[in-house]
Amino acid sequence: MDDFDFPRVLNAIADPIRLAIVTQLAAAPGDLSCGSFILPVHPSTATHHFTALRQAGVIHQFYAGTSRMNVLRRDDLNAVFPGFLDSVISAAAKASTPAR
Amino acid sequence: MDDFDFPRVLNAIADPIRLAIVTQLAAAPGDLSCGSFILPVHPSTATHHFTALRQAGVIHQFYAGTSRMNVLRRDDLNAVFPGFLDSVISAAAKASTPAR
DNA sequence: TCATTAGTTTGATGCTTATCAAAATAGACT
DNA sequence: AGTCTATTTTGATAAGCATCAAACTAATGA
Repeated sequence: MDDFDFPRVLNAIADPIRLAIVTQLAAAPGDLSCGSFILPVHPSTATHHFTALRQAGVIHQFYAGTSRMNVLRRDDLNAVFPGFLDSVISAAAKASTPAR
Repeated sequence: MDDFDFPRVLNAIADPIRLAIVTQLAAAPGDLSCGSFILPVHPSTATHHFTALRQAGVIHQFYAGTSRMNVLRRDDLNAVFPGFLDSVISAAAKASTPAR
């Protein structure tokens, strides 16, 4: 079902906006709605990035009323690519490129 | 001097050809000349990919006679992004996308 | 029911980038 | 000098992708 394609995962998080989504999601205590992210792009562009992350398997999305919630798939990613997500999160925290 | 830009590093290794370069370099006992890589692209395209990796700081290149040698910058990357390169190499070994 | 809030879809646009072919460079060897 | 090997440079082409605006959908709440 979810056979992760590693280059695709890399490509997903390589975009500064999408990396910002991942880091904000990683730093948040719980799930986040699309609108609660701090992103310097138009909402329709944000939708595009959320879709890219979801299709790569990095996040999971579900509706809660009118809001669309986003979940980081930590466990799944850790199972398939051990240590990868953690190193990305800490690396992104260090070299903080403020998403363009 | 080398202040690594993490999204740029991600972008560099996100390309299947360039990921293949990194994995072949990681698997090799020593350095490799450009021509000794197994890549499904034209040499001039390969040059383009080597340049991208070098500019991102992933590899170092130097001339040895008529050959251009390539070195994976393991230590530098590990110092700045601990655990990242290792997780990438093992992830790439698992989800072997055969470089298109 | 109407308005509001949240997000998506659909074009359209412009930029980046991967690719190849052909010509150019440059060292090594004869 | 001349040839071979190895790689780069230069165009040129085509595809992908990030972006925004405007219109659409859908749930909430007055």
